[in-house]
Amino acid sequence: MAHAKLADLQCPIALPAALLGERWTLLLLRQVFLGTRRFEDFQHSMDISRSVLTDRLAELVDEGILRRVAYKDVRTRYEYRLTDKGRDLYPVMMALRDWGSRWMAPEDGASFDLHHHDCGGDVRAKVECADCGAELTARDVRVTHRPAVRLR
Amino acid sequence: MAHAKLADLQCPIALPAALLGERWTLLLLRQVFLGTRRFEDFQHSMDISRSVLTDRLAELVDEGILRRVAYKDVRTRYEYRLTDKGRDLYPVMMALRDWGSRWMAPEDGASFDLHHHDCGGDVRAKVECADCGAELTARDVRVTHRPAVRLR
DNA sequence: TAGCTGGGTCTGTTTTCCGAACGCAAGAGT
DNA sequence: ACTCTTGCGTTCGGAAAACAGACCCAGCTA
Repeated sequence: MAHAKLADLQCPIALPAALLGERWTLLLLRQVFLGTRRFEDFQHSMDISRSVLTDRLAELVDEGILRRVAYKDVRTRYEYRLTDKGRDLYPVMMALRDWGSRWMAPEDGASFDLHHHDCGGDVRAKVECADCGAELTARDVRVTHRPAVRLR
Repeated sequence: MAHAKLADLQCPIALPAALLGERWTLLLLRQVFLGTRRFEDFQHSMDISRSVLTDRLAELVDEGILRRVAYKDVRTRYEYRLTDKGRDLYPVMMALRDWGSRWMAPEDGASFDLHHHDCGGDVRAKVECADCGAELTARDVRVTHRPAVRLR
């Protein structure tokens, strides 16, 4: 994983944060969500070094976020596709995109648009209350710590 | 920023991904959202090296995500607080948390609960259509590339 | 038979991260 | 008057990643 034990913290934010907070991992996932699947394509679209790419792909595979699927080119090769677990990262990517558009909009305006397939509407990430449905910000939320069940 | 030019890609996902995808940055933000504000507290709660912590804090400050606010202890010190831009990362953190709870739940059950301050309901991140309000997954979304306005 | 292709691996160099030690300024304790 | 403590850094040499680029392999195609 990394030099240190980023993820010793048993916490549902810290665990994914340690995984996704590795250099290239988020970028790699962005590519995946945009449809990239093959080694060569990742390498060109991101200009990442081959050895690191090999590493990151392997990591995502054994985290169960990507899976290798055989395909036949000239001989058998593998492509990398999202598992359910991986696909479920969609809200994270969308939240990232919303924030990026609002606060770090690329200077040259290059981007892509996302629309609801059915109605054509814009796509956005939001935080809401599962009960009353209200849209929430950090200020509307109360945090309660739930102590660990001692295991060791 | 990093060895390479992760963020050459002018893209509203790639830009934030390059920033947040640095070691410790996401963890640091998690702490901030949980209320940590001071150097010493970050250092202990995350077990990060002091030099890297200094770095990351400075980076977040000049990205405009955190700001230094003076306080008086024994002499004047600074704490690190979220700006509006920073606070607006809340959906990203919540999306991360949702995913973490679902797919990487800590073994010992340690965690924290989040509830809507007003009604006590659970908090969740979701992706929806801004027009029709439907909840969306990657499959419901169409991607359209919008080419760059040539600048150079 | 030589060359191309996709997907890696290997190697030596550059960056970054690390822990530990040090600096420093103003109280507080003695 | 002195040492101690606190909070927040900075500075070091060594360890771990990331880097670019060369190399490899197998089966096709020219």
